[in-house]
Amino acid sequence: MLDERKLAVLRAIVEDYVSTTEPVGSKSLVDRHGLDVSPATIRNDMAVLEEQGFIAQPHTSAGRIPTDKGYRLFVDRLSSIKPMSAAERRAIETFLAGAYSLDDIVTRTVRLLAQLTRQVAVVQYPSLTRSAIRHIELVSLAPQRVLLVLITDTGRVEQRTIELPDAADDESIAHLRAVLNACLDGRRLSDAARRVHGLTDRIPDAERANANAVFSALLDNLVERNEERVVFGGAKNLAAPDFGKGLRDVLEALEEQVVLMRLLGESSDSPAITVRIGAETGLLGTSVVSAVYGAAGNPMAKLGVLGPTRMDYPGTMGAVRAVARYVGQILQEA
Amino acid sequence: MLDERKLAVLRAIVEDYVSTTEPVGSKSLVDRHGLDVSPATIRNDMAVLEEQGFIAQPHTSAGRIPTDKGYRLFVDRLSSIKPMSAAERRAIETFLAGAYSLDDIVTRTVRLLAQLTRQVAVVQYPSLTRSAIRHIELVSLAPQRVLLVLITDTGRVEQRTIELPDAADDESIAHLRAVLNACLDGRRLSDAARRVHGLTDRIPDAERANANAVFSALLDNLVERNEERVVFGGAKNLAAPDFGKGLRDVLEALEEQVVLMRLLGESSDSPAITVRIGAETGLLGTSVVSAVYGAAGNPMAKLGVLGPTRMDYPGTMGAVRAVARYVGQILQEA
DNA sequence: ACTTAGCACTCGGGGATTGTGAGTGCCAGG
DNA sequence: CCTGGCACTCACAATCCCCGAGTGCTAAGT
Repeated sequence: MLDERKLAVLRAIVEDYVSTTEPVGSKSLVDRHGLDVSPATIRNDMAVLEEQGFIAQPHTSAGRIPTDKGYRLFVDRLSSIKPMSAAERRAIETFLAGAYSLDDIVTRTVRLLAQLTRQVAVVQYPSLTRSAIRHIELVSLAPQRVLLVLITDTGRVEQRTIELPDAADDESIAHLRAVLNACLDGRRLSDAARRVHGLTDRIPDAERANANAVFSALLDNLVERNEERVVFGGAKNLAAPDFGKGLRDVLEALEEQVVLMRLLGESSDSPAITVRIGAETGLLGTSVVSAVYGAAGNPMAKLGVLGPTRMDYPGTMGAVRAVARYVGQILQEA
Repeated sequence: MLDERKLAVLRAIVEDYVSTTEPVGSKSLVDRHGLDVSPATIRNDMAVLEEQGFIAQPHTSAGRIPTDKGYRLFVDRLSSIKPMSAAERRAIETFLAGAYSLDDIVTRTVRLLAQLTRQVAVVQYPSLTRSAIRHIELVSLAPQRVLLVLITDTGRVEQRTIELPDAADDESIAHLRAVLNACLDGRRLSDAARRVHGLTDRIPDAERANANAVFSALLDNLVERNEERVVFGGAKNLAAPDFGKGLRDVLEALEEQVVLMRLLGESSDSPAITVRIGAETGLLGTSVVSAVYGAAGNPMAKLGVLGPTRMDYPGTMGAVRAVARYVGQILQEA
């Protein structure tokens, strides 16, 4: 029911609208693209497309603009991911290569992505669960307060101060540290979480209360808070006239970790690029292009880009894909 | 040359304009404030104030609005910091009390400040130089790569991966770690930086290249990157119609660490609240209210709030002062 | 010397009006 | 099924006009 030409028309409408920001009419369509038919023909096609809900007119007798459904079709069937140029790939590589800590990698990734796409970039910290514990450090800060530092083989460092129920001397802390490391070193985090429960036995009665405080904090970090951290950047790209009124909503969403997580995609652990358009994101007029990154067959987290529904999907998808790949590489090496 | 009443007029203009966002005229001025004179008199006063550059009219025959110079006078002489209510103080306290790591403290502070002032909050990480090293951890990630973790007594954790020139076995790393801790543990960072230089002697020739790599990375972290990190939040408050066009500039500034640092105030280590208005900030139509926070006599870093020139200075200053105090307390305890 | 009332003047902003042009839908003929 | 032609529809910009808040000035009052 949508023949070849109608699809071409839709594609043309999307492309034109994305680049001009203005409703596109039948005349300019035939002019700008090599369609060998008259405007009137196009108009008929457009009428059909509109009836099917792929395009709409902002007001009677203005040009058409794509609807969410139109963009959806465009992304799914009418366009392909635009690969990065060699120069861009090189730039990505060198920009990320200089990173010297996990924080740094994430920060750079956000900047890079924001710059490449000229939109808001969102990056989730790599999940801990798949990585292994390299070292656990316990440092006494005060008689009843210790700092727990968890180091993983992916170079991630988690820290947390813990209030102890009883005062603890250096010796008991050292002991606890030894027990923890002996038992958990090298374990995958998911393993480790299970093992912690059996650990209480090895602790002398007198120190058990303290130990339990540490254990529960550790578990908390191991299991709970892993995938929570999300970072964004490139907010300046919101200043473009897009969004307009929705801007407040977007800014609000950016500062809510939970919402950000949701935007990156609830499930869909498939390695492909995910595109959520308009209403699908829960944010009016906003689309999200996201991807999973991480070593092959070992997805770690997600990253993506957030922009107006009217965005350059092929280009954005290309950038997201490229960055996801390189970050995955870097993390694997590290 | 500016008698009592003219100052009162200026104060009234600032207050009215801040609350209404609209140019204020002579009539409404006498109405809303208990000025026992006629509008005509006020007009004369306003003419003088305008001549002196404290107020201006957006266009002929509209009300007056304060100029930067007017706000300046208002802040310096016509207003006093508005103390927080007991309820607010309690809220601040409980909100910050739950923090369990330095990162968490900073994050919470930013949120708190943004929420209290309904503006953009900016918080600089506590400076390292005054704190002491509690522990240095060196973890091997790969034959030629180690992770350096620096823990201070303020609970701050700095991490960094280092590429080694030569492969290093566990033993040599352990040795290096021992040397570092023996020599630097408990030292103030500024001390430590100096001591590192003398450390090379204690390292066997064979491992010297590796050791130097670690040393220079350590120095880097110790000296250089300390005061760089600045975090902001509350960007959603920019969505208010203020700023308008300047919004882009502001968003841009927020993402540039260097600029943020500058906004917080180049020098002025005085413990007082600093207010920079309009042009003084380098950002059109933007003011910054900042303060130093940290233990008594031991300033650690700065925090502040960024908002439109037309802001509630007394209230904002009160909030900034209160938050700075509490954060100082928390950090001292921790 | 300062304050006040009165008055003429200014000008931004809102509302109504109009013209224009891009764009449409439809129809009749190829 | 495509096309040219044609009447129709609106958003938007430009123009105009009016209103009223607000001003500055002057002359009179204290």
